[in-house]
Amino acid sequence: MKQKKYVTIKDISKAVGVSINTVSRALNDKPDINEKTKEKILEKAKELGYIKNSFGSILKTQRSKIIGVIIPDSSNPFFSEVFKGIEEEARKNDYQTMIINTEGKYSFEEKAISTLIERRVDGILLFPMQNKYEDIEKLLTKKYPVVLVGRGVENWNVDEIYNNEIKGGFLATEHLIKKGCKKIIMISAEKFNTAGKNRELGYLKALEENKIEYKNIVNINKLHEGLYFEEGENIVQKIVDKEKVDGIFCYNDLIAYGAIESLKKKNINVPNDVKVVGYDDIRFSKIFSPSLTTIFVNKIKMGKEAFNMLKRRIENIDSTTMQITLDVELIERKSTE
Amino acid sequence: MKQKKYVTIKDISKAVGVSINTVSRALNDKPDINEKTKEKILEKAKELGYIKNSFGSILKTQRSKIIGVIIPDSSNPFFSEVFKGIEEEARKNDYQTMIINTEGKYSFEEKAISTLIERRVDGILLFPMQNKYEDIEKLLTKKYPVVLVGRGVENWNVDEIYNNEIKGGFLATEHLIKKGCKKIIMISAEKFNTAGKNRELGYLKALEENKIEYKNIVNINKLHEGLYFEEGENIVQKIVDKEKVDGIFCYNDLIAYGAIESLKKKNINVPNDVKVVGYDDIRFSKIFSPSLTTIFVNKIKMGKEAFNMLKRRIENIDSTTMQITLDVELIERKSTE
DNA sequence: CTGTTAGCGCTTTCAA
DNA sequence: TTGAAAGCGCTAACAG
Repeated sequence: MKQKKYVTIKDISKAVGVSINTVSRALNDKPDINEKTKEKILEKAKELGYIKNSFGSILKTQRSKIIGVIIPDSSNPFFSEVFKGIEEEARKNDYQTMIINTEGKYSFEEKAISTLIERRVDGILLFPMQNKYEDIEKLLTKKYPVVLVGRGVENWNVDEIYNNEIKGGFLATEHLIKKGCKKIIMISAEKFNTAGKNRELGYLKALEENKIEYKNIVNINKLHEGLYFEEGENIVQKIVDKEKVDGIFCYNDLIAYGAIESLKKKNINVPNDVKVVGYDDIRFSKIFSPSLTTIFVNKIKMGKEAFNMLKRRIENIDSTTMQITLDVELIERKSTE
Repeated sequence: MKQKKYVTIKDISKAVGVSINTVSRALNDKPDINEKTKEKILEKAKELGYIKNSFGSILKTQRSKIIGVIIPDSSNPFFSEVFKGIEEEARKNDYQTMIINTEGKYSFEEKAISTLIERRVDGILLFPMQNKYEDIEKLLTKKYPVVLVGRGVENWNVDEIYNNEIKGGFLATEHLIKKGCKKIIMISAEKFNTAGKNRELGYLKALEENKIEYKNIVNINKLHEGLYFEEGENIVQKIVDKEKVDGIFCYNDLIAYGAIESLKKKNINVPNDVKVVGYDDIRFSKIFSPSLTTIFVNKIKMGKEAFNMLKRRIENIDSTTMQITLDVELIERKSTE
């Protein structure tokens, strides 16, 4: 026995003895229909176990009610929480999500876009790579609904949502200064990453306002997603011997974990000898030991807002673009006590 | 200006001056076609910026090349890693995934299934809830391709993939015994969870083989996904004062973190006073402090295998069902040193 | 090697 | 209030 064939509206129409579009009207709750026939149809539909084939209607209506999500690494806790927000809000709005991991590779991002267009998703939420973005440019010239999440592209007329990175960088650095740090280094993202760049600006601003001369930004250079921890560990291992730093501000919490791990191995005490601040406030930072001072970013909200921006764009492709900046907050914990 | 309309094979056929199915043949790399015309068509397609509309072909071929993934909480590190394995393997095989979170609620699981069928996914990977499973039963009687992941249903004729839970429970408990523990409690999953039940069997078996009388299994009773940590904390807080335990085996790493947190608050030293073992070996367990002894489960592999099982089932709905058991391994770390 | 035709399941005119 | 018919974009069977 093979998988049972699906019941179609045609089957229902035959069974009830009406035309297929009467069935369609009943099923879609349209006004122009007799209550009695409608009831009969609905009943029969249930009896036969009818489940609508969305592809039929998609083909006709040209709306798939699917959005694509292109993300570097869905197992990274930051992304996975943002995604959760996206999925939750999408589900509420009867959209489904199709997620594709890029592993941080541009070629995967490019491929993901064309795959999703082939699937005729109504729009795309993209966490861009940023070392290249011709693919995004192409999307925009075709007027494809797209929202960039997390990292912006300068001077583009596109919907974007990100956190107040400058403020985040500033808060983190200022906090370290207040705690008495004099030599603060920052372990930032890859050079091309605008989120990283803005956090750097915040870092520099805080130093300047507090008249601290020493500044030192080290950019990570990871080859793959999922190696933040290792990068943090490596960089700190190399740098701490040369420079007698007393504060470290990290691009994200995972890097901070690595940094702290490295300090532990060298028997440098956190927070007594060196204080460390992370960024993102992922779930584990409060149970990390020492618990990590970090910049709180509302990841669930970010996901939800991102979805809603995309929905708005889908519904009106010509509405003016908007850039949403979410507020951030300093969370003080033991790593800077 | 509205979003540009998509180019169709009809447009290409007009532009080149051939019939639409010649175009189709060229695009699909079919044999019966002249090389030259094919070239011309491909060229024109590129020039016009043609991107196939998969819905057209899906409607025709009745194969969506989409699989559904129903998961309790995609932001839980265990699930998010398994999902990563799924997505990776799916992508390799030109499948896309549609993920739906159930938040551990049966009604959401039910809804997810019907949503996915409406989307005519070719099959479903389901991480079942298990307090109820009429929904799954229905899927099976309809011969819908489905693979249960992580948790089994007893005595059903269905594809399943899970870890060797009995062995895991045994290894964890045996390890604690070897380390000198005499009073070992187990914090297990909800009562209906078969994975939990099997880990309990392993726990009991190890106790018995080592002639240890004391046994104590506490089942968690969490209301929502994402509260494992808090549950672990609560349970240990309540129990440790009454019972002088010296070993704790937890259903998963998150519970173990909570347990350890609770012990820390009571100034009970891990591992000196109480030794703790987790389960799953999520990413953070090696950087947790103290680093967590746990049962390693190959999550990426689990995801990949799960996908391949489903693919096999999709391609041959009548092949005999299989149950795959993945091996597990004890990872010794500081929490039991 | 290529074109004609039918049809996947649905929605949407338009007419009755 | 209902039905007939067309068509969304694609593939496949068949004929030429």
